[in-house]
Amino acid sequence: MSDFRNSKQRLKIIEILKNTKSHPTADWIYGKLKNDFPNLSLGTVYRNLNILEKMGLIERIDFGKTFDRFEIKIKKHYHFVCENCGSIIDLNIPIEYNLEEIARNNTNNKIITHKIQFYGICEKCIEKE
Amino acid sequence: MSDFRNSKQRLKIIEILKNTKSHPTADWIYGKLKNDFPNLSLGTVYRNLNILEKMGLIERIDFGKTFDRFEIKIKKHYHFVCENCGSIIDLNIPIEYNLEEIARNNTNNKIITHKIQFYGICEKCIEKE
DNA sequence: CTGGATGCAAAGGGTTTGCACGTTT
DNA sequence: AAACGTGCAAACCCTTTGCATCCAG
Repeated sequence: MSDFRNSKQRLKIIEILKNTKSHPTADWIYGKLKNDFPNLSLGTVYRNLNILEKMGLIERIDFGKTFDRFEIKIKKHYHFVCENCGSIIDLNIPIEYNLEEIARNNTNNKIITHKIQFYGICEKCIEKE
Repeated sequence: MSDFRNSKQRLKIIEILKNTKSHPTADWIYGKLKNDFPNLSLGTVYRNLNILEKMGLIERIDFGKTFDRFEIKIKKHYHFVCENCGSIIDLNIPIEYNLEEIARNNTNNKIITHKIQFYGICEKCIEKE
């Protein structure tokens, strides 16, 4: 197993992810980083996102959309996905660990964790109508 | 809005999806169809899968994997995903509509539906260890 | 006959990767 | 010095699409 060094690019990616709620794509992060690293390549962003995921610092969100999105791993939470504009919003409701119990009683597969997504129309899109 | 005609290929795709629990990829379906339609093209499979989704007959499952998977839409249910082999298994536990109520009380976004995935190691992979 | 469906192949588009060079330790 | 990280560009790979032809209604 290789260990990781610090790189300015990587640290900046972490900083960006810590300071946004927007669950950005690799390309969006790339755009932000361009200011600090004019020669930055998209490949580096992707490589670092994969590394950060392996390090357990960030989480990949990849349901239902064309590109992956990323977020800093802080506290477990569920997501709301707007079916109109595609934006992803963190929800602040309690984690239902009892669901895992229910599932365990129903299957012989070993259940480790779970995710929930809620779908609908976000506040902003409702206003626009 | 356009309406759809019947095509032998499309009917066969439905039949295949009705008779498998495996949440197949487009390519897997393509392989199955090849027997009946030697000249079949992958593009046709993709086109039909998109049409069937629009018709509301099938559902696209696209969390966390490189290719999309599909299943016949029957009864709403949750999925279990094996983090080792990637297989997807239907779970037979009750749908927790009260979760949507809880979420509604927490956000101004309009919540229409929700999905849950459980992650872990499937029975088969446990046996292999 | 009309417009959707197909096959074929090329194009898309997000992500990964090989290579030579630059940096961290 | 050794090994990881970066930039660049090409390669990947799943999916979509244009076009001429076919076929269902």
